[in-house]
Amino acid sequence: MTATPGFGNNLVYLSALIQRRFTQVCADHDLTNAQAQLLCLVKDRPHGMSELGRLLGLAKPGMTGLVDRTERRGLVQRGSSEHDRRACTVSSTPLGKRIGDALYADVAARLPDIADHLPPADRQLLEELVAAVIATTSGPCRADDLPER
Amino acid sequence: MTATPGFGNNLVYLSALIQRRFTQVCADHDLTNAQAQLLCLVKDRPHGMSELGRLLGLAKPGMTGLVDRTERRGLVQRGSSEHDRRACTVSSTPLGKRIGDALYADVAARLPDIADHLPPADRQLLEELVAAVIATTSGPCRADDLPER
DNA sequence: TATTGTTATACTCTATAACTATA
DNA sequence: TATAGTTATAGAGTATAACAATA
Repeated sequence: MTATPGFGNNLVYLSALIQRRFTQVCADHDLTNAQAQLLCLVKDRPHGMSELGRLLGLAKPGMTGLVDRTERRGLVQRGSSEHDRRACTVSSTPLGKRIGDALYADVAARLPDIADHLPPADRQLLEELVAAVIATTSGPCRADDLPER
Repeated sequence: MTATPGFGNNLVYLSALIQRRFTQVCADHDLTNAQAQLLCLVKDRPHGMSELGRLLGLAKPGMTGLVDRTERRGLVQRGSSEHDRRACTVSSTPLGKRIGDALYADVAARLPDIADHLPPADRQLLEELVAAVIATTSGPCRADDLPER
């Protein structure tokens, strides 16, 4: 039971606000949301395709397409795995690393805008609570892995 | 300046969590995210196309396509405006109203899951802060309307 | 046999440009 | 001329099914 009426729907609304702001920041770096999130994941170290699919909530064909498009733009590259010749890793190119770092910094600078109208104390609380929700929630995963109703 | 390091990127991460949970709830009602949001807007009263585009952050051709697809499924219908023969209104069909109401209730019931791991007092605070952010933020709008960097 | 990733296919979503009809 | 909405076109994202190569 939730005390605040409409909390669930408020979350969806809040998510739309964040998403729209994020899309705008991505566009300023000439990135789509999906390519931006991929880049942020691989900019510091390579990841396997399956791992990325799990983190991004994408099935295998979705990952293939996303990496295809991002690789075509010269931002990431596929490499072969050490121990499994079926697998491949995705890492950032120098250009991708630069753009990924710039995007990450810009997100940190501009996304907090959405809480600008809160009093400082409330905003501080919100920052802590958001961090707590993220910390206590198992990371993004396939929709299939989330609990049923 | 933000006190909590990574607040901006935490917001993007939180948004992804919410979005994924919402997509799952929509899918259980056989709706896409965009169709679900359209339905929730028109289920109680008709809206004009331009107004919907502004609320959903969609340009005119995007609205035409979304309403086309949703109308094809029998969930909404176009009507003609009283005073302007260029304009049209979008309202829900009885089926669309039923599905929209059910979706809305299900979102209210299931989205709060993401805060389940918070202590009750923190969760209550989060509910209030989310409501405050939404209340103080001008509603969803075209990305063009958001402040530049 | 099971798993990794790709290909094929289809549909939704979103953007821009050009257009029609009305104001 | 300006506005409401549509059509045309294109690319991105996401899903399922079938497949190839490797484990």
